[in-house]
Amino acid sequence: MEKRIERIKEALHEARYKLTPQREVTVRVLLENESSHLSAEDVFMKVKDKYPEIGLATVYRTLELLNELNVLDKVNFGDGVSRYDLRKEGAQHFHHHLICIHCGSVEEIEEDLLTDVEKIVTRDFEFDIIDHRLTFHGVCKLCKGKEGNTDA
Amino acid sequence: MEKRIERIKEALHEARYKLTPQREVTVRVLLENESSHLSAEDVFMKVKDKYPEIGLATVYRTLELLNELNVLDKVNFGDGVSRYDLRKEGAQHFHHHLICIHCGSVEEIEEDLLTDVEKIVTRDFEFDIIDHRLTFHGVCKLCKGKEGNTDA
DNA sequence: ATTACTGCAAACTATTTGCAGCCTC
DNA sequence: GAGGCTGCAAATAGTTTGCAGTAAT
Repeated sequence: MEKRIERIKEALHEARYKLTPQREVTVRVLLENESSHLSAEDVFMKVKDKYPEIGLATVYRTLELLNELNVLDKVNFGDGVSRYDLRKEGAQHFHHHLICIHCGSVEEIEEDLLTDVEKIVTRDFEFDIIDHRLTFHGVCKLCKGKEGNTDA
Repeated sequence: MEKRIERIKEALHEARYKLTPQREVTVRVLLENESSHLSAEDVFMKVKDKYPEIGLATVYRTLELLNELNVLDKVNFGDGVSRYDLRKEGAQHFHHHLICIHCGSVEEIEEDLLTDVEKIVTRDFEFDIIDHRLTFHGVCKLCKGKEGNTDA
């Protein structure tokens, strides 16, 4: 945990930014809720518990900053809200998501499944891939069990 | 063109909705601008040329309706705007997109590249896939040529 | 007449921005 | 004391909703 904060601090310094108390608290909340896909409002409320004076705008500004530094990714699952997802250490690619249309759960897939697909895209479309976003919509393991029936 | 309007009309009727003049004009605009990834505002302006009395809310309502009927998909490319993309006839899956970070162009890929990936996800995560969204971010063919240099 | 549908305006939500004050060097 | 950073409040942007009127059966 502390090690990751240090790394993020370095990333900020490299870009001439400071790790202010507000930013540190925000980063801690993100680390403590990794893979929760928090919205800005979610982050704001959790940050407020630890640092009540903070303003929502500061949280937005911090999230935007961390996004620019590639510390986190801004994701959009279709509801009108942006969610923020820390990049794993050393991850070059955005991880994938499985979204359950019944319970709304979001599962993460760390493995890079797209190596072959990217080769095809690079070759056939002459497109240099920098990053990707892959989301599957469907029914998760738990909901499949609960529902029993295969389909409506 | 007329054939596709007929099909959409049928889809509406099956769900007990009518193809009103406003809805028809909206659908025509979508058909004429297929693969343009129009926003609601874009659609609204183009519809207004043909049907000046229409209101923005009607366009939104029509787009939402067509989305529910799976006639079109609502896409989000990261800017705060929803864009609307007609499904190709008989397409079971959402098509993929290549977004150029230089010129902002969006290229579509119709081929389903994910068959193998989906098999893995279904097996390893016990997740029943209904649909997917795949977007690549990178540099398109044209911009690669223009820039000349391989990287910054 | 009933019911779906429309246009307008107001409401709402998420996010951004302007600005005065604050902190740190 | 200069500049980055913050908190607040106001502004903006995209989208949704309430409602009275319209259209079609």
